[in-house]
Amino acid sequence: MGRKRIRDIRNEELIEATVIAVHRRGYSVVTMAEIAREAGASAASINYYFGSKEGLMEATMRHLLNKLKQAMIREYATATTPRERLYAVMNANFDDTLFEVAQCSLWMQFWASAPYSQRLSRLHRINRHRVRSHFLAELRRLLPAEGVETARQALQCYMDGVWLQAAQSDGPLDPTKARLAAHRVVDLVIS
Amino acid sequence: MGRKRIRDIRNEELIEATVIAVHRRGYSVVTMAEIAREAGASAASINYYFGSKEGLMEATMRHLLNKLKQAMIREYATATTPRERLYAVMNANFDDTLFEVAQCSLWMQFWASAPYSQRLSRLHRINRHRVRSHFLAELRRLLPAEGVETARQALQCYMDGVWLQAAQSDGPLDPTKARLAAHRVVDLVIS
DNA sequence: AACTATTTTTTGAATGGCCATTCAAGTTTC
DNA sequence: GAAACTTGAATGGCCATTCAAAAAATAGTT
Repeated sequence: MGRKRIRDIRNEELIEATVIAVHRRGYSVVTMAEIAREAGASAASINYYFGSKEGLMEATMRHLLNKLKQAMIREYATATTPRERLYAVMNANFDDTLFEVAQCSLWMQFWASAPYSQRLSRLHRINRHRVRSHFLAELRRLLPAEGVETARQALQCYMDGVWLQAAQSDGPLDPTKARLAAHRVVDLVIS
Repeated sequence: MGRKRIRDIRNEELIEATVIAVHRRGYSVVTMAEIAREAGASAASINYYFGSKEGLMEATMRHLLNKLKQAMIREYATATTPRERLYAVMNANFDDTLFEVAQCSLWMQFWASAPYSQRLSRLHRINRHRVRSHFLAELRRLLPAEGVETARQALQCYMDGVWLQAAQSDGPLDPTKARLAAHRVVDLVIS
């Protein structure tokens, strides 16, 4: 128990450090030593906890995906109509806990390297599929069958595109504004 | 004259090889030796022509941006109305010469690493700005002032998002279909 | 055409540095 | 005292880049 707790604390610290270090230096060039320094630990201890650099990256990805899942649950709890549930998907993706430069940056780096890592691409596929299902379920209730796929693609691509741009931003992001803009896009698409 | 020609031929061969090799192995792990083998040359000769790995990557990026520029010119030549010019932007981005998996993949890798390289981020900024201007110019003629920015963001993010998804695809892409879908999104946004 | 000089191109091998991972030996926690 | 945790230093491999020397193309000369 006490033992478990220490492990969890370290895990979280190291993952936080990974987000920061990868954002600062780039996924492809960041070193274990840099991440370790950011966390106030040693490179060796990261391997003790995560087995390898790839293991750390996978854990970090899981951490972000989990945040997204939590946000989804929160948002869906109060959404009742199809339109509200579309808003909910957007709200979750642009949640205050997720929509910040360092995390968007990391997300994009993962995207870029997912095709070259079994472990990452699996996570990536699962997540994409879940978002897709959510969109489809609501859109089917709002649009004629032949318009559903176009609308879904428009929304999902928009979402991805916003993350992509956010990752390039040099100032801090405004999640509230992002959510509002996303609502307007939803309205546009289902009007 | 003759001298120039050889250099250009090599440049093109090496850039083609770079696209293929980076797509196959990933930007962060591909080695000079792999690119060289793909081109039937040696790693040393790449340095002879491009100075460094980063130089090669920049040249490859320039090559893609140039393709995009050519496509834009081609498409704009026949577009007369604002709506047609919006179509033209989309057509250029999803042109047959550009919209294929290996190139989308490369594009995304550049996106991800642009923030960490002066030379790449400069190219990236210029390109993004150009696309932005094109969209704005046409949208201002079609929409009330307060709707322009939302529409522009929706279109530009959509475009980025499609590229992003295309890069993950395992089958070949269908540029014609992509252009049609993009037209529908344009229609949706300016309706 | 033939031959040479000059420039351009190509490459194998060496260089030097970097970095993930391992490990043995400590330190802390229970 | 045992198990969990931590780390400095060593290991081993990899890779971009350089360099010197060869090969190929080109120009110049007769």
